[in-house]
Amino acid sequence: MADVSLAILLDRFVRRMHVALRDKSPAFDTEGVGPTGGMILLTMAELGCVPMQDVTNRFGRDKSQMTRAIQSLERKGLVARVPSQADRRVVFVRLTPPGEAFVDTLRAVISQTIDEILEPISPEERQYLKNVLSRVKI
Amino acid sequence: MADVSLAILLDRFVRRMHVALRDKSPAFDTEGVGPTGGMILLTMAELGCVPMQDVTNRFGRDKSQMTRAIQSLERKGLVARVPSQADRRVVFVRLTPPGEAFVDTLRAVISQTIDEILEPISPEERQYLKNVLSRVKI
DNA sequence: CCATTTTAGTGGACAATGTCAACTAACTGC
DNA sequence: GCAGTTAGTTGACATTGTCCACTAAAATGG
Repeated sequence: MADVSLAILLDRFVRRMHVALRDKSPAFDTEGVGPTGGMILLTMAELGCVPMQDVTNRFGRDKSQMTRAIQSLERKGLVARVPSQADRRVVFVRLTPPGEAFVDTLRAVISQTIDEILEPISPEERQYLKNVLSRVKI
Repeated sequence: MADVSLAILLDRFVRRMHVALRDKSPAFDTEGVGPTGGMILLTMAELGCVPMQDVTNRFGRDKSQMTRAIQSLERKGLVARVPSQADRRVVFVRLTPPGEAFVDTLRAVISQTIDEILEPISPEERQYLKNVLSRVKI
């Protein structure tokens, strides 16, 4: 039987990230995308130009939430919506150049924050951590 | 520089936990404590009878949120508030016997859920995961 | 002592996020 | 065609998070 403390540890880790990034946000979140917007932008950078549903699935949130988040990011000029020719129900979404630039700074800030939090963890262990988590069921 | 994908992986993991537990909640959350209430109860079980602030710090949320969450759990009879004699600003909180019982079932459900999600991860790796995360900065 | 500052907890107001259900338009299979 | 399904949108609402002001009590420091 798995140990429940893992859930608490993960919650605390994510929470620490959240707080640390919020504290730093005035310095980098010039567009006011917030935590959710930031995670969506990162996810989109991973996926490239894909149907909205792919982003929704990867992100693991409700599709209605995604609709509104994308609309907000579109108003900020960070993402673009491209209707699919093949299936006119589908809307592809992709980062705009400003969106790409924003993701770059976001990556830098998050990397630094992770470094701070993982300071007691050796590089080998970090790699191990990443490998293990990436094998978790989708 | 740390890899940003770790943040995404952790977010997905926690999200998966959240969704899985929500799906199962009708079967076990007889008191309607919700995800936050559940995490607080688990945290309290870890800490024992401690000042509210200790729970707040460990949980990493705003103290006002904790006040209201504890009040809700108290109304459900799962926790008790004990004013400190030594410092009358301080309120100790602890699980009641029903609270302990609830935590037991909660632990069982979460353990099983973690097992499901971590199915591709070997027991040794899980232990390793726990060890690494427990060394992360407070 | 006594005034000042700090701390623990509470409460109000509001913002952000999450959830659910209904709806439109468009595709799929028969 | 027609029934069923799917992608996305929208509305309404619940939960959670944030900020600030406030009370009471404790610590601080002349």
